[in-house]
Amino acid sequence: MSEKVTIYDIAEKLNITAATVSRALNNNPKIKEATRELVIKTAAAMNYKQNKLALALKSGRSNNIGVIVPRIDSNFFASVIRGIEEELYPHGYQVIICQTHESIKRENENLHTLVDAQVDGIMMSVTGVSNENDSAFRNVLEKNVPLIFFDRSKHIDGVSSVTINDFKGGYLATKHLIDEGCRNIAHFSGDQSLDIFKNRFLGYKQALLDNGIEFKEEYVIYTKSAVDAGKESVDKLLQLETPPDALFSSSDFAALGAIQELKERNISIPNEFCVVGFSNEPFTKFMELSITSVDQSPLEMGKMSARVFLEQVDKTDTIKIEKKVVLAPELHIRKSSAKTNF
Amino acid sequence: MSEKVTIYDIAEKLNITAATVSRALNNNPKIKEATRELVIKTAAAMNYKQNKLALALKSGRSNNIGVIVPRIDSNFFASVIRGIEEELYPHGYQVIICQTHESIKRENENLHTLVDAQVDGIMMSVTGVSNENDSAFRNVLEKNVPLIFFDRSKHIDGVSSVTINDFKGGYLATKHLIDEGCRNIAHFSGDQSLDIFKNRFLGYKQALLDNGIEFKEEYVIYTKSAVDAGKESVDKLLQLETPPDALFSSSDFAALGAIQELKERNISIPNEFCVVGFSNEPFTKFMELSITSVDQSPLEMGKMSARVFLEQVDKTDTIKIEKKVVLAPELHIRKSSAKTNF
DNA sequence: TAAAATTGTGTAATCGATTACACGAAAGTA
DNA sequence: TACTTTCGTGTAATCGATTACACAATTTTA
Repeated sequence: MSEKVTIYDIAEKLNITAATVSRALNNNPKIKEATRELVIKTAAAMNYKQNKLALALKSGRSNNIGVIVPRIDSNFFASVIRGIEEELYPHGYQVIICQTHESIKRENENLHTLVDAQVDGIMMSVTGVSNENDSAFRNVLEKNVPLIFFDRSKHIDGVSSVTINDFKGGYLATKHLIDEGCRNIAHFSGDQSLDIFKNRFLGYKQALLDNGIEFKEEYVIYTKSAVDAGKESVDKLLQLETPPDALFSSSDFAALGAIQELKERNISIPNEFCVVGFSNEPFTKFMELSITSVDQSPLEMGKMSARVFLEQVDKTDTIKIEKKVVLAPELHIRKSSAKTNF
Repeated sequence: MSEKVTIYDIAEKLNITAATVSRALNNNPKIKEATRELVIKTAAAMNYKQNKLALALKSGRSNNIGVIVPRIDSNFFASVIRGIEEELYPHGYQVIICQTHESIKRENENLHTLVDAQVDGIMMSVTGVSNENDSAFRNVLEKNVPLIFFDRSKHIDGVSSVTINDFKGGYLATKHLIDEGCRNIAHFSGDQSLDIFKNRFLGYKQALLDNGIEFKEEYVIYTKSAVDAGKESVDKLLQLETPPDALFSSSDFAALGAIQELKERNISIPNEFCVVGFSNEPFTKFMELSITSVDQSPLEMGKMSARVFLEQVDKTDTIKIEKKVVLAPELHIRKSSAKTNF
């Protein structure tokens, strides 16, 4: 059992004080070169390790940052976290993970827990935007903990965010379907109180407008991001008087469900019906009938969030920089929508 | 800006000492009921929050646990982490994520960093098993930090692990292929210095033996867990004098690569060639030609690891319990290998 | 009624590191 | 020689909470 070695132990051994040891180890220029070398050598010999908790208490900085996501086992969020971790690793920050499971109560708990644990910053993708109970967010801001939203963000003054241009993503996807000759294009949306779904929808609508295609309310269906939900929703669409000939889904999973259902009904994809998803989940590429999807560059999003945090954390508390980074979405055209080029 | 409230502030306001405040807040039975209530009420009114860093320094426990994985953006590891987080959440532990990117140097760094950060435990899936430089592991054990391996483990005395029965997984997969009528069964393996790959291989071999099928060295190929590697490896197999009619791959990704290559060569699956993968990645189920795979119940594995940790952390330091939990693998039979039942 | 036990709080050390301030010794300046 | 700097290190407070020990006040016991 190796007993823990402190600077006091080193001090005692060398007949000097802990203050000198501390200064020597921190390369304080006031320390004599000979003393510094001696201390450093002795510290190494005694296998000294700085107690990070003591340092954290003294400095008020824990060198931990918190990340809050709805769930970690989705490729998108896992990739963002990967990006954050990789960017922050060289700076000595550790990444603490929290999941909300889409529960606002849980989100608030997580925010409080992270603030209480004195993390040096919080990066999150919000679960909901209900403005009723913002006290958890206010608490974060009052404590001056840098907060950065990625992907799903909230409108809060002074808070930075890293998102993609969802409007453009929706526009690109829809324009592509129009270019493929589709004229009755349906849309699976999500909770439109979240910007990401609202903007994808608006991009979809604008693309229709710009190309002289009438927008039809009944072509928009609010769907969960799940395979079964996609099946049910496409079912509804096919019962319409004029069933659509294409679908732009805000979720890859719902798009997959739609495709499965269409196949069961022997509707040929992409000839009779084109499908575009969103997120570029790995499986969209792997399918035999690969699925066209909008990529959100999650790795880059994570790295960018980390960089925004690093910029923010160095500044004095008084200066608040609000940075809104918007990444460009990229349409990956695959078999589910490419009538011609594939 | 809310200044931070400490127990000293509360004490001052009430004209008592910080010690009394601390005791009142901790429900120490020696405190008068009236005092306790007053303190608790005042603490709430002043918006007091316990400083976790001070507590951590005093107690030596950070309430953080570290998780080390090769990478986080694979469904398997992300699911394990999800399980760990969910199980530990009610106990107030936070989960710190580290990635090794399959680098032993990085693995050692992560171990040191976590120990220095005074995590209360470490759960990990090892990256390599080279015994040359075990100092990082010895450091963990010397500091009495509970260590738990999941999935990929190392043989270290006194260290618990949660794995699946990979031998049985390999056996089940191979037996299934035999039952489907395959007689020339190839195997994609990984780095056999890792138990998981060794045992899957041994299960494969035993199944052949038990069913009177000759084991052929040239049917075993060491392949990376990647789509391209799978393509290349199946290419090699097809050049053999007696090409195989089935494949048990230790990796779903390699299995997918193999399937893509076989299709390009117009080899019909499962009629002419059956394929079984390992890990039950989401895409195996989503494919039109769904892929048979061995499930490792990662969520359960994570939860179980967390439970083993919780058992361990309560015990006194002197008693070391070594617990080896082995979960049962489950074969999910799908189109890539089911000649009959599908 | 005196001694003993109990109750409730205060005092002060502790966890380990950092750092403002003080101060003696050495060096530089006039 | 006397005075000012500079250098290097020690002293002690600090970060915020916990807790062994001490002790006065109160209650119980004989």
